[in-house]
Amino acid sequence: MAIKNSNQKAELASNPALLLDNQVCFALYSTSLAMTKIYKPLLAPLGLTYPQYLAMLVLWEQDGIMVSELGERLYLDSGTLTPLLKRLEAMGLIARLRDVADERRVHVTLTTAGRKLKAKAAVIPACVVSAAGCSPSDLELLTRQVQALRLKLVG
Amino acid sequence: MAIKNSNQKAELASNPALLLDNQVCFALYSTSLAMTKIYKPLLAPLGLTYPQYLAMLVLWEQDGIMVSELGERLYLDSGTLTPLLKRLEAMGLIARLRDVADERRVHVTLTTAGRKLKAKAAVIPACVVSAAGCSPSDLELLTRQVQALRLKLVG
DNA sequence: TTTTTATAAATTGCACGCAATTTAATTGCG
DNA sequence: CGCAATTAAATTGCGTGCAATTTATAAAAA
Repeated sequence: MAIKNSNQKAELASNPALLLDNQVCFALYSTSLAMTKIYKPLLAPLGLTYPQYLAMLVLWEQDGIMVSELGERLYLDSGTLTPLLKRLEAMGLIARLRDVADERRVHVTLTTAGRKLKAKAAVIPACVVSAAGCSPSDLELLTRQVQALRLKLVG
Repeated sequence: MAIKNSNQKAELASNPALLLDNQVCFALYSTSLAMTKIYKPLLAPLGLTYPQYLAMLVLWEQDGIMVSELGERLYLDSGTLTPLLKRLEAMGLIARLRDVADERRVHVTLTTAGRKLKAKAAVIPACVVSAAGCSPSDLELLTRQVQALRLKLVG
């Protein structure tokens, strides 16, 4: 057992890059999942999942955009968005309307209920900052750094 | 249209915290997904998905651990891990063995093929660092910062 | 104009994540 | 010992993500 342990440690030292805790990607992955868990009780009163909330955030910024534009903002494709938007539609928060000039396109528009939901969502960001337990400026700096990494990855 | 735009902008200015690009969580979420896409072609030769690769990373560090320990390392529960481990077992990379002293527990052990796969994985971290397009020290700093955030969220 | 090509969204199929429940085994308490 | 309480995995069900394909429409080329 002592021998086995020392062998394992020697092996690790030979390639620290393969250690779980040295990987940016796992840090991002596990922290993103942890964040989603923070959001769950905050979003429950609104009846939204986290990806649904993201779609609503975009629509609160830009109502009436097409599915493809929404996908560009969220880095998601129609395979993910179509069923998600159908659920938001079933909840009465959005409408999906074919473009009259080009029937391949679908415009996503907020309903009155969808627009009203923004007020209930307004408190959420502050709750998240509080849960993160660090200063807003530190958080913003981290946000920009992570966005910069994303930019390098997606081009 | 001009009026509608200016209304929208006034509304945004009133609550910048709800803007998608001001949210740490979306930065983490979208960057984590982008990272997974970088891994996909790198992991394809090994026949692994990204979460399966994470499980293998842990096992290459600590062979023979229980499902619950693996879950603690990866922040995942048995609902996620059980089917994932069954797939790794079906691929012949691991074995799942009930503890003789406590039959509720399941030990996850690498097969010879599972142990050999580590050599093929050894090149992956360098490829990812290269794709991230920034210095290893910057990347490590970011990793530590994101880990610190995770600690505040789960810890 | 007809055919081909391109595009937008939807569909299909698979692998996660995770809440909630179930199953099976162990521990603790009287 | 007997039985409730606890624990570890597994199971079930739902909502993503995403590759690959399909459908429907529009644009371009012959």
